[in-house]
Amino acid sequence: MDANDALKLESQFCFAVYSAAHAVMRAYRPLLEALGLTYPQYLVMLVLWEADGQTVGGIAERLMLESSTLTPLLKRLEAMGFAERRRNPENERQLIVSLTAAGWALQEKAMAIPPGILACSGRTAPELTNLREALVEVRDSFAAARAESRRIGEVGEG
Amino acid sequence: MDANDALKLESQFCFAVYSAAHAVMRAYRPLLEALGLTYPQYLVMLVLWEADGQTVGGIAERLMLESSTLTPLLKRLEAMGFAERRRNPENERQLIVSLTAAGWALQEKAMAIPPGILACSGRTAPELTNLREALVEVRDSFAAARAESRRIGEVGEG
DNA sequence: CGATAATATATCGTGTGCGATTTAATATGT
DNA sequence: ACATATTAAATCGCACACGATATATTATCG
Repeated sequence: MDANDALKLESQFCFAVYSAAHAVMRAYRPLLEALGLTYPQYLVMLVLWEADGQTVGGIAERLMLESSTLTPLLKRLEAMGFAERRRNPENERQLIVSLTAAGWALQEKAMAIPPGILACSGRTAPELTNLREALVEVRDSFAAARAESRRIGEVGEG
Repeated sequence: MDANDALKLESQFCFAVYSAAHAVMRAYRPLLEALGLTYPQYLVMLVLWEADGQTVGGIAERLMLESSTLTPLLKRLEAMGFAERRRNPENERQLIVSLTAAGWALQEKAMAIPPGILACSGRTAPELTNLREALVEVRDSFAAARAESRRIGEVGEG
């Protein structure tokens, strides 16, 4: 990579990730319309279908999102009747998010989504698996670099 | 991939892309603070540094974004003094976006960003190039599938 | 030439996302 | 026990991001 080309859009790994994320979310939109969910809402449902009754912090860690993102999103899921939010009696700081019957019923419909997405990708499942594993490694490097720089105190409250 | 596992978060390619995009943007934030730009604003600057004086539509196509996203963003770049917006005299429907002297001056500072990002990635440049190329191919498959389904008229104004 | 279609951008409403801060509850240290 | 620190969510302000629609301009067709 020539230093002169480093600022070229097409040479940038990060733009590839950024634009791929948008392309993927646009592919989900028509499929998720049948469930009445947005993509981030669908991700929360995936997390809850795997393990119901998690705290906001647990969901946030799993999805790598902040409470400031999840709080309004979870309120919408509750308003739609797919989830319930109640304080943990053991620890009143925590909020336990649980699926309703309607939330569980949605899982059936969601079964149709992964095959639809696979079709849009134009790739085989093993190809996507390989790419996913490589991507997760780089993602975790970025996350670790950020955590380290925050630990050192380059940013933050000090 | 077992059908039972298709709805598992960790098995999903799309969540890897989604979460990687967030991790990447979080890595840019401290670096871009020195320039006073957000990541999407930085992308627009990259496009204009490569070719100044593009239309909104041209920038949108390059970044795969909608005019409804770019219009307010470009107004902010103009308000910050990095870009100018003027109608094309040849075609008054079009808006030409041009860099100011301050916008060009920013390119110098931006030179420090790609090396900083490379360091956060924990990968070599060739490794990122390989991953980028694979990712762009999948992204374009998703985009093509969407364009095709819209052409057929599965969605849209019909 | 004039009605109609197509094009380019802007506007509006909704839903993420995040950093910074606030509020409330629990843990810790003396 | 009680002041202090830590933790967990929520709130606030700002900036994307998109679909749907509106507006203005240009192109097209009869």
